[in-house]
Amino acid sequence: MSDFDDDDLFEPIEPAQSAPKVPLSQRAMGISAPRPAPYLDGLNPAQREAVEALDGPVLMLAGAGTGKTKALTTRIAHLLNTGQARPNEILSVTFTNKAAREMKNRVANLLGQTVEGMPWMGTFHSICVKLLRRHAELVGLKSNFTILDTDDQNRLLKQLIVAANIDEKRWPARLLSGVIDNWKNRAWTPAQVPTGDASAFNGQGVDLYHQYQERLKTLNACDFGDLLLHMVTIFQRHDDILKQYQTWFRYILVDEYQDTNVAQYLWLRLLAAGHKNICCVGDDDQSIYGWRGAEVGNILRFEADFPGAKVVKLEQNYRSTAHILGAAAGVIRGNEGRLGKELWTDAEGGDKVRLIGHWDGNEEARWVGEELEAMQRGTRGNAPLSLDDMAILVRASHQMRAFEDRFLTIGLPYRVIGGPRFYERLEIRDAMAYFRLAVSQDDDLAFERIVNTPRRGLGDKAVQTIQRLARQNGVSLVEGARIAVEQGEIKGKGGKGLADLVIGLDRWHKQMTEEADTHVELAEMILDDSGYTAHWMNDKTPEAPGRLENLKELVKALEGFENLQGFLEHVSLIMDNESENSEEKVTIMTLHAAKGLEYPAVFLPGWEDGLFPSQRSMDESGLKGLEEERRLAYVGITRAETICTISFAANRLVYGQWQSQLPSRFVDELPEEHVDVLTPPGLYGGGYGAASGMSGVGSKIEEQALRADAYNSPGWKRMQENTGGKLRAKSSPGEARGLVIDMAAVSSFTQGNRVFHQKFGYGTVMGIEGDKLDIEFDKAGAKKVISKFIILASEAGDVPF
DNA sequence: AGCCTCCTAATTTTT
DNA sequence: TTAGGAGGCT
Repeated sequence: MSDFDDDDLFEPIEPAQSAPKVPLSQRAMGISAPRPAPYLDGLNPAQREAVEALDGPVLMLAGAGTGKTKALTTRIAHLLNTGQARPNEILSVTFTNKAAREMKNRVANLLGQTVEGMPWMGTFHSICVKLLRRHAELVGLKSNFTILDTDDQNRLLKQLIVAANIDEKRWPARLLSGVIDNWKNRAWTPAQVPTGDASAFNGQGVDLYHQYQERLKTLNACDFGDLLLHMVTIFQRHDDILKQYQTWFRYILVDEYQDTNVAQYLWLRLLAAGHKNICCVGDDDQSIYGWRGAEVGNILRFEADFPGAKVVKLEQNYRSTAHILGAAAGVIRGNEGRLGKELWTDAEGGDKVRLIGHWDGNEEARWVGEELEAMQRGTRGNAPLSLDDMAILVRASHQMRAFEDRFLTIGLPYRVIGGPRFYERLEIRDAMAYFRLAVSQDDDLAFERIVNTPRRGLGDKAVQTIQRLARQNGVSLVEGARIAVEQGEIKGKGGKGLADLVIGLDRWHKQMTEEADTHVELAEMILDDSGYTAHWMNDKTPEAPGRLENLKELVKALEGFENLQGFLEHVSLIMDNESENSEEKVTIMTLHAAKGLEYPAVFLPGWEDGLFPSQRSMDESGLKGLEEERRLAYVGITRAETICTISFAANRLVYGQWQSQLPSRFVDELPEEHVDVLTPPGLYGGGYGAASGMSGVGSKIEEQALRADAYNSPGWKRMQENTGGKLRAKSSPGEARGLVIDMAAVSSFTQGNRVFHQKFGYGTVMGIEGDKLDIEFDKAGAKKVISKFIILASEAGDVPF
């Protein structure tokens, strides 16, 4: 059993030092101690209204960049400072850990002290875990249940699908997990799935859902959706428990309310039903997660749910220029059923949103690269910007590639946000499975995962034997394995390997309970003794060193926790991996990932119908889908502080086919008075033609400026450095750009050459295609790089083979 | 167990 | 086009 004796979380804790000591009688009369509230001074009237309306339902409609977090955190500070609530009586929910962390920090700043005593500030999921551990038995779980990640979930579902004799090719597990997730998002238990939905997944969806939930119970596990669903179920069935929490959570605050799904909505509504002290903050115009169950309806319906609710609109924007706001407003105006907000700003001046069409996606990437460098130098009419201040926001991650390729070519540092999370990586999951088994030998999923990782000669047959023995004896797989070893059921190499594994598992478990070593040492030992570390050290693929690195990081992360259990409990919910790198970099990410962020300069490429708005979204969800796409456009534009650049291409490579594209309908929704149409520099004789419907007249001055800039750009300089200055003499500013490319052909390489690249380090030339080289880099793996950015390793001091 | 070939699908993603 | 998974073959 793990440590969840947090009953103290509900004990009245000593109010913060600065909190008032007002006798209850006076409090009941509405008298509170007059106390300074300097934090209120920095608020605008709307924010202040939202902050001071402490009691009763409040809907804070906070547009992008209107100081939402400030209002929310100040409200919490105010609740504490006025003595309306103790820190542990405030339930404040966010979606991400990042948001929760930021909120904690900011409240602490406002109050001038750390907020240790705010145990109920966190994500929906983390709060639900805490609650569910206290009441697990009510839904057939033990309080030390494990939380499955998507991978475990899919493996489990796959077993069920195979067992049900369903063709898993036509009906893959991932599809089923999507269906079940959707049901859980709607707070439907298997019994509650309406008949209309029951036909899902070849007519066997509900049945499999049933089986899945049963299986989870046996495994003493639940998935992410269950955390919410179980709590809603418990609240609905056990009035006494609900009452208890309704009393304890005297004030409820919700961030990003437009992103809540039905389960979260019900959860909140149940908890708020008594006192109705609920403050929801959100922006219907930024609802972009409908596809994963978010219901914009929740925010649109707030006033109906909570009659007499106070609605406060935060519309003064502190982030963007008037033109950017105007452009965003023009686009979002196309949506119906909005609560209606219009952002405004005090700020004067500012550039219009820049719009440009390109010949194709590569040209677009090339142009963006040059713009980034120009802005870095400050030759776009602005003070020089750091690369950290610039971001490229794309609709779909495959768009990133063109930019990455281009930036690698010109040596422009970039970072990609998104991609696989740290704890989703193969090696991290494997390591975690070992840790899970050390904690509990009942964890069958963990056992299945690592039984033959590293290879122990245990194939499908061996695993089936173990499973059979476990089932026959009604025990866990680890026990089944033990029996298999004792009875000598598995012969040869596999038998030996399994015996070692079982012995190891026992030893680790014993050592963990005896706490002879620290948990960090134990973890290291587990990874070494199991042969897992060796497994990657022997692996010669280019990824192996990185994986070992990650394992080290994992062990390091352990240091921050009391013990292995504590770590495992948290890691399933937390652990965003932001390995901070000090180097200046442009950020590339999806529009979804950009929500909540802001950058002085933002690029929004790929505004083409079908890509953005996404065809699929429109096909699947029709007008609803299109409106969500439009909100995405709105989110994108409002990320920009001073420079917002929208672009599209006339041709794009889609699944290896060149397709001609039409500009996004959102382009035409941009109000003309807020847009500056740029003409692409004619360097490639490109330029966007009649198809765009745009006037195509551009400024000659701009064009010339671009040309001249190209030779002062950091990329150009870097390139010269990379080529050891060889090209410097021949290429001077003002010469035709084509020459640069010709120059590249001058450098010659042969297969097998040891070479050096500024970003990728040392490598070996594997092949040559025109001016591009196939290089197997020692650290970075295989890449295609234009030869002019490569120098022979001997010149750089590396010892050739 | 490991390698090879064929097939299919291809947005967005937190917890 | 390409990546990843499944199934088959050695």
